[in-house]
Amino acid sequence: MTDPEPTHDIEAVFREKGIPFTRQRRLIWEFFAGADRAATIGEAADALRGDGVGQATVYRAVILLSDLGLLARVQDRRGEICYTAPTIGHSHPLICGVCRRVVRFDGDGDVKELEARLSAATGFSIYGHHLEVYGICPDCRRDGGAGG
Amino acid sequence: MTDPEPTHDIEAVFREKGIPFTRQRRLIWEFFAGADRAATIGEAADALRGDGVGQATVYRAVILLSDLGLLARVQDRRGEICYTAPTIGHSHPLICGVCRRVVRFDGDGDVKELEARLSAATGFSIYGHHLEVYGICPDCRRDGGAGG
DNA sequence: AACTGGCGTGAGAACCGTTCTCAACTGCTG
DNA sequence: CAGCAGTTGAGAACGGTTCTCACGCCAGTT
Repeated sequence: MTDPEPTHDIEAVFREKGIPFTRQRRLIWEFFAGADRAATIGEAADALRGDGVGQATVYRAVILLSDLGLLARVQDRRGEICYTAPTIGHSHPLICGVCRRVVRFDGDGDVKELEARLSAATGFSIYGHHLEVYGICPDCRRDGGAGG
Repeated sequence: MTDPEPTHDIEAVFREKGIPFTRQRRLIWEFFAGADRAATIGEAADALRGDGVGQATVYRAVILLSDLGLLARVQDRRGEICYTAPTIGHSHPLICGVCRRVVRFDGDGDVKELEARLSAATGFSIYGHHLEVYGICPDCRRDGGAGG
């Protein structure tokens, strides 16, 4: 939608795996990558209906993109499941609970150390983690915080 | 199911708020508190059907308990939504992705510092976070790790 | 250029988890 | 015991997700 740059990397990921990067998949990816906030699958389907992208296709593509690590699942304040495109590499979302704007940050240094301690203490072999931080962004705070 | 002790604290929480701690709510609470692993609402409903607890009641009670901070929502490896009773105070779950056993830990020191940095950097007013760590517990590793 | 096979897609039905509705019930208070 | 407010259970309704299957697109072949 806005920035065509990241799309090229994505195409390479698909090509590497031998998965076709179809028109629909491109549109779906661009919807999430071009948004500055997390969006639900329903929102993506609504937005792309006019482009001739079916609902089932959106579901399938989101699963595919998630599997490839190209979309991350997050929750808004009401617990609704949304998706957002991570920047390259591992990062965590700071989500505005009101407007769902997402700012990504790298908090892995903090978590890796914690994971090592946990692994030693519990004997679990740790394979991942999920960290989201919730806040209200400056814009929403200015607007009263309760607005959409 | 196992430890009757924590139930007393819960009753106090309900009484403080003037919310009736009914037989059904007690059973539902005991189901989650007595389990050493996270369970879905459906599992709770199945388990308590024989005790004459309706499905709708389980849903309502889980929402109530979550609102009171007495149940925490987590996800297993397949992304399924489960609930688990936190220990007193704020803690985070280390979840076995295979059997859903939950070990709770206090990782707030690590996160609080991160939150302060984020707040300063982004201008967000931070109201919460969600941290889950995923691993395979020693038992499941011994059993092959892929089972369950 | 036409044919063929394989995969992705779209429409709509099916499925299933969650919520809603409403009458019956329970536990209080007087 | 009567009256009241809040809770509950059964089943219907709802809505999001998945499934089914015929169709279309593309690449490779003739």
